[in-house]
Amino acid sequence: MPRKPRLTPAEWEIMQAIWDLDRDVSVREVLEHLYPDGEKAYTTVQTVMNTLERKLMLSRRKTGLVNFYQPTRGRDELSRSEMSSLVDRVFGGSVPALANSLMSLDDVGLDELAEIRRLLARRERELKEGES
Amino acid sequence: MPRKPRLTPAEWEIMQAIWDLDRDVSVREVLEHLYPDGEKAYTTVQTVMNTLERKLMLSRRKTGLVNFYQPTRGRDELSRSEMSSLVDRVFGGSVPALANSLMSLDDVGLDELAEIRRLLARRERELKEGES
DNA sequence: GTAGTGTTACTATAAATATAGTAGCATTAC
DNA sequence: GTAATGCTACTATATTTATAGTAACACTAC
Repeated sequence: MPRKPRLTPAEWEIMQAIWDLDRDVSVREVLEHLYPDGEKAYTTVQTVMNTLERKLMLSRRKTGLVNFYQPTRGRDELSRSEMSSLVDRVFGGSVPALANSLMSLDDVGLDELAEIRRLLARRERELKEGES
Repeated sequence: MPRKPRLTPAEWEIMQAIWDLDRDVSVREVLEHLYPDGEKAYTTVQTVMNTLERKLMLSRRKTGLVNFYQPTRGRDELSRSEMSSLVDRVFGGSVPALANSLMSLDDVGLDELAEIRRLLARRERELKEGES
């Protein structure tokens, strides 16, 4: 049973920081990367990171006095699972319906569409390869 | 200040049912449509629907004894706002990044990609029209 | 060797979520 | 006209989220 816990917005923010930093990090490092002007308290970040450990999104290793955390899953994996859940919850499981809604967002212009077209072509090639 | 409250999964489920039914509905109607085998209690549905009213997602009108609810926003509008929030939270605001992740979901095959290609072309035409 | 500084572990609290129970009225069915 | 039924309004409770405080301990600088 590999549980699939949902991450909250606060938790996502921390995970993003940790992936960005791309190394084992302490609470302090995440705090300074993310809230350099003290927007959140040290212990707030600490609590969230420990929650993430409980949810098995981070693992922890103590070196000297200090805990260093490292992600147990990649950004891609979690992003995809977040999206799956959106597809189900909001679009009745239809990926094209989501894509359509995505492309009709106000701030999506021709440039973004061109980029999507490129990615689409690439993905199509990939699938056709694999199928042969 | 048009607030933008997030909907919880339970709330989405109810909203979906109400859009599906596509008419003013009572608590009972939603309950029977969604949980014909009593998976949830009547009062649970009632509570969620009243929360949705508080969040201004539904409006209510009493006819005789019974409350009838009607959505104040369309499915498309809410879907888009849910997606915007995903783009920001998970993909750092990049729509193509989300699209890419979407298209690499395991259950997205060539058929879905073809459908997305169609929608993409349509959207491109729309934008080019408007721009001239 | 004591005063600060940084870190952890633990605790706290307000708000939101998910789920449901209860009391009290109308209406209906005799 | 009373018994059952159905609805609403209100209340309840356990869990999670978001945010942070406190106590205790090690290390560092004199």
